[in-house]
Amino acid sequence: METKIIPDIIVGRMPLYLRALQRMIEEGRRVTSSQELGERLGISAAQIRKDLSQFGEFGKQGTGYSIDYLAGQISQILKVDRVWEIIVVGAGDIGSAVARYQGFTNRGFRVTMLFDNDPTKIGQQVGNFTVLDSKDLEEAIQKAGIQVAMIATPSPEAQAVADLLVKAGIRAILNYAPTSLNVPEGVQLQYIDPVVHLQRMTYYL
Amino acid sequence: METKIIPDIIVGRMPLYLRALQRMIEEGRRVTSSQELGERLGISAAQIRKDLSQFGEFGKQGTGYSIDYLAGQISQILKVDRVWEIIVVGAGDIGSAVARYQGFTNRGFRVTMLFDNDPTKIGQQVGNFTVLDSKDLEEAIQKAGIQVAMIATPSPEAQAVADLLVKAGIRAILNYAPTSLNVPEGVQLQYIDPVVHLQRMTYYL
DNA sequence: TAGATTGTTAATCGATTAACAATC
DNA sequence: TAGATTGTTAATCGATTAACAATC
Repeated sequence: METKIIPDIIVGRMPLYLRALQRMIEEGRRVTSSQELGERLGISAAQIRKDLSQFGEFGKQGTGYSIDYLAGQISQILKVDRVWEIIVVGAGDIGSAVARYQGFTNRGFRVTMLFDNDPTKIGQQVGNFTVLDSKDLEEAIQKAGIQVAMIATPSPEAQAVADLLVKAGIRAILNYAPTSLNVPEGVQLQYIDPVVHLQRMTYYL
Repeated sequence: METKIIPDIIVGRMPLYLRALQRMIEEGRRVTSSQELGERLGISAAQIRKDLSQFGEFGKQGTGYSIDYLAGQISQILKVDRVWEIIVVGAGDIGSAVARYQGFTNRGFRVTMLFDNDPTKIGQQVGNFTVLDSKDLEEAIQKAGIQVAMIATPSPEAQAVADLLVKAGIRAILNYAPTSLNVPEGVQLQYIDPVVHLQRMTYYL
């Protein structure tokens, strides 16, 4: 029953707060302040307090935030207090690396299947995965009730794959293909294209 | 001699415009409009015109933009009308995938060296690269005059690697380790962390 | 010419920051 | 209590949108 609408730009910062807090937990820390978090992240303390206050009152005047507690609260807010199963489409270099990536553990995600449409790849072993045939994508998604997918195909195929994923019931797509996609309202879409980041930096060199 | 300061948020959209234009070139298109670009990218036409007008007048009333010409202009603006050599630090799954990635070609970048500090990896072949010893990082960067680097090490090592890179003269870092880094003023820093994108989406599920 | 689309201005909208009372 | 830090309000700042004259 989402009543208050939180600006997307704030939602987008919450994972950064969570990541910093989890780092602090690893370091054995117990409490932090908006100021310290801000320094680590390069964000103003006022903004962090304002962002967090959108979701509740998590701190104590005079002492700051319990790291464990705040991390737990943000995990709930972002719905990563559970494990989302992900499928990966495209078993090339990127798809294979993503499928093997250890960094999803404990952050709310687990890759469960890896697909490709290349007959020479289907059946091959990639880490713990046997590459599955893309033609079985829809059935597999529906059978397992998967909601999150990553696209790691060549650009020209990405839109068709996205269409298929949406049709199969996928509700969130992370696209590694360097191309813009169109998905229906209500389907979440995010992009990872290293060149976009690199070009943004070379402007300043 | 940069005189007018362009908001960073606008600089950040320019690579997206360039990517869409290069896609149109592949499709054999010759001209486009702010409206068409906007539809592809999910950005308003007014914003695209406003963004582009920060850098010059690239269009023609009544007809729109020559795709070739505009792509060329944006390439110059972003300084990707040349090829930047990149080094990759960390030859695990991500670093290896990034080093082999074909998508840098024609977009202004080329990976030239791949480093690791793990003796079992040093000397191994990864695609066209022989994994080099991280202890030679500084010398190699300076000798080749490299300015752009990617970090693909485990999180705990990332800050130390960043410090070393900066010391060696690197001016732009793309960090794949899921941790915030601190670099001196004037050194460009961007992040890629798939989990941040995924968590931003699960909020809405 | 008529239609289309730019570049730009002014208006609107939204995000960030500064400041401080509340309170641990 | 004194010091520290939150959550929140009001002020500032910046980004987006709407509208349109200019002009191809």
